[in-house]
Amino acid sequence: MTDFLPPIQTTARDDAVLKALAGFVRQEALGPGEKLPTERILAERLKVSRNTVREALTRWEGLGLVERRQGSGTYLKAAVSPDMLHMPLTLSGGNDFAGLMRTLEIRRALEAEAAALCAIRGGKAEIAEIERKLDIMEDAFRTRAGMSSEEDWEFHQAVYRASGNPLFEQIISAMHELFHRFWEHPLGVRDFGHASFPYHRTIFDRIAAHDPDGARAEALKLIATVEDDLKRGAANLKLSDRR
Amino acid sequence: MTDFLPPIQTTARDDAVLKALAGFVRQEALGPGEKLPTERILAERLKVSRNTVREALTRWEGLGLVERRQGSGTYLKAAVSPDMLHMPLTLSGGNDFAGLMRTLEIRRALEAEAAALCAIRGGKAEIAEIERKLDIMEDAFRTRAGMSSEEDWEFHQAVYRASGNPLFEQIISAMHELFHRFWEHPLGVRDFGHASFPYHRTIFDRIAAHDPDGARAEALKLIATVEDDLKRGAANLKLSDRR
DNA sequence: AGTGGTTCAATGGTCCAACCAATTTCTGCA
DNA sequence: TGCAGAAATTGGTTGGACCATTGAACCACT
Repeated sequence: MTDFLPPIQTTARDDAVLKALAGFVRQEALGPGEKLPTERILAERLKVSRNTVREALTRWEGLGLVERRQGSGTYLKAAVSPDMLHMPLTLSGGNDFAGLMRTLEIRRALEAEAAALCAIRGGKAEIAEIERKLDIMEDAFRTRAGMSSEEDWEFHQAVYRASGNPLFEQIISAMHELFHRFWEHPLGVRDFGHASFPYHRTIFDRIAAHDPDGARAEALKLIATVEDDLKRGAANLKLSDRR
Repeated sequence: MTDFLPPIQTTARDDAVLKALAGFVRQEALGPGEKLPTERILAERLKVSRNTVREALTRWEGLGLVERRQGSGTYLKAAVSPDMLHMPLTLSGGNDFAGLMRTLEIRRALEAEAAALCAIRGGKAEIAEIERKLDIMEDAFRTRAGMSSEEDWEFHQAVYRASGNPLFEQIISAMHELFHRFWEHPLGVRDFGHASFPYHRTIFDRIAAHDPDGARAEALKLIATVEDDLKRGAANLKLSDRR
């Protein structure tokens, strides 16, 4: 039975508002950080109520596309285009060990693939940029005795960018934020990330040699060390805090 | 219905509303498909305006946690718990060929990892479920001469579920939607997906044998055939439609 | 019993007109 | 000129109203 009858669509005010707004952003070539019209103006221009405008903007805010600052205005936080795919991921119980391990499984898959693609497609400029970040990171690691998480992250981002596929950076960035929320609840492992340090250079070497399989293997080793650190942290946590 | 729902305190109203609602859902042990209190009741119990309740629910709706049906009510679409983490991803630009190829690169990484994890962790029940979906799909393929995309998709979903990590299903589902948007613009390849057919059973065989590396390898072969189909479709498209 | 139409209450969707709170901008005094 | 305070701007919240859709109850007719 293939009687295909899609549901009819009668009203979709706020969706229409978002569509119009996306068109406006495109028209005015607005980029991240720029301010978009006030709610009152939008309501008047689009001939809808300010409430409707608010519902639409609330959706964009929930998607992280926009930031509202009371008394100031509403600002773009990311590039928006009329053809966007929204992918709201929900991780239940994300504050626990199992949740972190699940994100790490995703990251393992993506990190390895990104490194391999990078080895295949990385041009001279991209590889030079990665090496620059690597040098910065190694320097920070030495001078600050291991606390180089920010520089570490920048190195990885450079790899994702050089993969030629922006989706890698987008997805892994979201997971990175997740990790940071966890760090606020610091788990007793003081030297977290130490073990992963040497693999950054080995990954870079394989990328620079345009060796996809080697890059993938080194990336997997790096993730494995992070998993070990996480397991150690979980063991510590079990003995102390329970919130 | 016990009158749980204590009044709200101050500042960050809608966030507080969501927190209270999440607590309420847990208290009442509500699951997907169940109806939650009407906006007017929530507004009264939480001592906030109905508009504030609406903004909060709009956020949940945008995250796919809840579905609102005018004239009927608001219903849960997924399990919610007070400690949830959300990672809204917006992937820009996916309507063109290059965009599709980018999503396929992500899918290649995830599909392979999911198959491998499934081979490691899949229990008897999960594997039996996968086999059931596989039989249905093969049957549909034979009787309908290749048009088995729906059953095909259900097979893959069963694999993601058996991986023990719900993130695989969430991420790849979003990409699957993207593909469907593209199929609406059908590209001239009539036998799209034919080439991938045999690999479904080989993937299953490796999973059932608890052979992670074999499962990963077969999954990669499957994705490779899809990439080929897509390239052929792009070549066709270049000669005809340009939208 | 069942079919179709009508009524009616419940519910989400939209609108309006205020007011509050945070921020920015302007103004006038020292 | 410098800066503190007033005024305007802007998002956040409120309360009340009405519209559109839904679903259940009811009713008439076959």
